[in-house]
Amino acid sequence: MKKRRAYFIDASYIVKNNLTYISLLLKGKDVVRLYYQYDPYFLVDAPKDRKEELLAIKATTKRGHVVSPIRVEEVERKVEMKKKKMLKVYCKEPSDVPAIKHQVPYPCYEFSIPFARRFMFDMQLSPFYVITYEREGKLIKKIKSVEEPEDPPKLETMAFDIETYNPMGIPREEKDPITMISYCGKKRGVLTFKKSKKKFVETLEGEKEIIEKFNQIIKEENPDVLFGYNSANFDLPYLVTRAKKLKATFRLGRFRGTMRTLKKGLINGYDIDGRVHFDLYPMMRLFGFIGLIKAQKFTLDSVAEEVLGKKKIDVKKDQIWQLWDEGDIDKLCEYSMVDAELTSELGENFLPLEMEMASTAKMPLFQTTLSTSGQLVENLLMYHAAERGEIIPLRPVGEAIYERINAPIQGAFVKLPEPGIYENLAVLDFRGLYPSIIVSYNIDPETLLKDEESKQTFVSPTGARFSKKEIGLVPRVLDYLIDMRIKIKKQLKKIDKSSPAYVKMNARSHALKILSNSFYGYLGYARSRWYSRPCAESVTAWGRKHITETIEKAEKAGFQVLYADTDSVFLIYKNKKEVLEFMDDVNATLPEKMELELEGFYKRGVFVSKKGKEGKGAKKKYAMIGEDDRIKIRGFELVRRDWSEIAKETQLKVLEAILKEGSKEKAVKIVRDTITKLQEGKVPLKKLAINTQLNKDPRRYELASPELSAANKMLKAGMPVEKGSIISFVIGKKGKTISEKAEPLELAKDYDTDYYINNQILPSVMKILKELGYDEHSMKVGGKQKSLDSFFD
DNA sequence: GCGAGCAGCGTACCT
DNA sequence: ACAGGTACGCTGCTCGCG
Repeated sequence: MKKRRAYFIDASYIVKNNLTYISLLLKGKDVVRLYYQYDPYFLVDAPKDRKEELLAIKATTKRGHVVSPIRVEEVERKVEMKKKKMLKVYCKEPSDVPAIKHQVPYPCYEFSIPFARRFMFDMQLSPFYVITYEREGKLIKKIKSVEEPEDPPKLETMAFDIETYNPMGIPREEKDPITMISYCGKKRGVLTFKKSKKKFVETLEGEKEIIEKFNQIIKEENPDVLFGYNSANFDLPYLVTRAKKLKATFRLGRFRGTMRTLKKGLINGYDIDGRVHFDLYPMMRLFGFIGLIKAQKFTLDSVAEEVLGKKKIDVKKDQIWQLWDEGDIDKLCEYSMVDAELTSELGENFLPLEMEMASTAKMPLFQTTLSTSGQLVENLLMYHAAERGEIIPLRPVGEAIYERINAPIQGAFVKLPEPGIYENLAVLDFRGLYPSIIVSYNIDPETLLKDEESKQTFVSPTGARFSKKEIGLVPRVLDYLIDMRIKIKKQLKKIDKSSPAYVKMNARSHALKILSNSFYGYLGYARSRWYSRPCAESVTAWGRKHITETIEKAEKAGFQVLYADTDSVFLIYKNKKEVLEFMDDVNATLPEKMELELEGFYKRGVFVSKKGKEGKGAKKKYAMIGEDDRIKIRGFELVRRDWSEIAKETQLKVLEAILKEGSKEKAVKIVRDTITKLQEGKVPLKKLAINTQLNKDPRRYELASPELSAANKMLKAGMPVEKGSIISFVIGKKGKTISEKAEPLELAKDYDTDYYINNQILPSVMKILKELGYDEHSMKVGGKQKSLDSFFD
């Protein structure tokens, strides 16, 4: 039989003729789907003389079938670092596993691992690895080897987007047709059924024809990856419904044509057989959540602007159907084309990172695009637990989760800064503090000593003891990730920044960083399989110990320590050499894997008072200017999306005037000019919009708030608002309370000048100007109405 | 009845 | 639906005053 080689892309399973097959998506010269017979199983903690009893179990599955195990074997696994014999119970189908497990009167393990993932763990198979196999027809007879390739496969991509006719605001699947489909891959174009002069437009007979043509283009171009933006929730279901109604052929899948929705945690996915459907939207939300990207909103427009620096063509939602009716088809086509192009560019931008995330976390690409960082860490730990022959811990259920949530773990130390303007600052920080602590002190639920005596231990500041004898799973995996990243960063320095190799390696380094930084959170995550309160507490306790000791040492060495947060210290220095010497001194006392690094020297920095607490510094809020004149700003209103652009812009200009030029006169003039503009009504509403996310269903709030009031006005006007929506609102003239005055940006007609002066501009700039000697008192002259005139008198 | 003061809710940030 | 620490706007209540 001929040996063949191909890249592994994804795995799922099917049941046929009473047997379970792993279905592998492989990319060699062609892309193929092949099958490999593999039986599902779970583990039972029972002695081997229970085999017959287990084999005799009869269980009823969800679909009403009566099923039994097909065989039981004795296997060895490690529990708490000790070997243990267990029984491995094989079943005919993955869906038999939960049913049979339910009838087993002994402790069970590994019964809720997705079966395709189970197979990958057992084979130590990772996405984009090269798999060598022998096949007969579509059946893999034998898997010869599984190896990491030099380079990942080149994946062909295509992005798409649809436009719909929407005279009622939100398009109605049953009534409103798809007017355009745009695509952008090797070829790009727009399919529609009205005439356009644009060269990239193809005009067809009608809606049915454009859907079928799109289907045909996918077949011909045959992309591996299909990018969309919110395509799992909107474009694909819409296309499917319209196709059904029009009896159009629409089967984007590669082999069986199938497409299906799936839910992974809270995220909706849309699976396309044989391809990787990559919806950028949920990924952008996740990246926003972990702070990887910053965007005012998570619309394609806003994210494209933030990430690519490019904007969509300016067409409002309610203009789309008008352009279509009025016949400005060229503009609409252009708009649609740009949507697909931006989606494509965004996709190409994030695909290397996502591929590296997938291969680092050992999770298929499609699943990775729908995973939280916690799920990635969990997957990686399960993969390595399987490698080490360790039992995968159970997932917590029911009350246990809430007990964990209700007992939070003490976190980091933050030093109270003295407000003021400072010169010559040095910032030092611990590189990957928590990961390096976990590795240095071998922090793992299994190395944590319960009662037994041992001299070879690390004792945490909480009193918890961790064995030095064997390296635990968590520190072992983490150490591997950190080491790998160090090696890659060394190589990166040698490569040309514009080369494809650089992009790939940089993505890998980034993926390793994201994953390493998620381990501590995962240890303290209530739904984690590896949750350990003593471990998580020890990590933060060691963190606090190291940072407070560093502060004390710095003070002893004669530095003024201005501020510290978690893993960083801000020193005021007289000469740089002393800073570097101090750093070396600290490093000499640290464990090998820990390191204090120089983050940078800063010429000048501003720390402000906490609101209403004169003299008490605000934590997590500062601005500094580096020696390269780059300004670093943290925590100020100007980095928050729930402040208006006009206030943020003014605050930035004030900070620049102070940090760059040291000119308070200029700062004051900036504020004066802005206020004049506001009073003259010259500021466009867009600059006055405040963005706030609704983290609950709009009906579930008990208290009134401006964003909720604006959201309700949107609902009334037929605009979509749901849990997670980011509301843009302007404070208008109509109404008494601020909530009543809040109008959705789309509907706003005017603005409340006093609100923007007193509640947006003045508070955001005053806290900075105060550090320059302008005090609250001089502002309040003239009673409660703070006016700038009195302030500048 | 009214304004000041404050707790609590809610959001978004920092590391 | 990875963690905790923190700032702060707004609402809606209580309380003192008259």
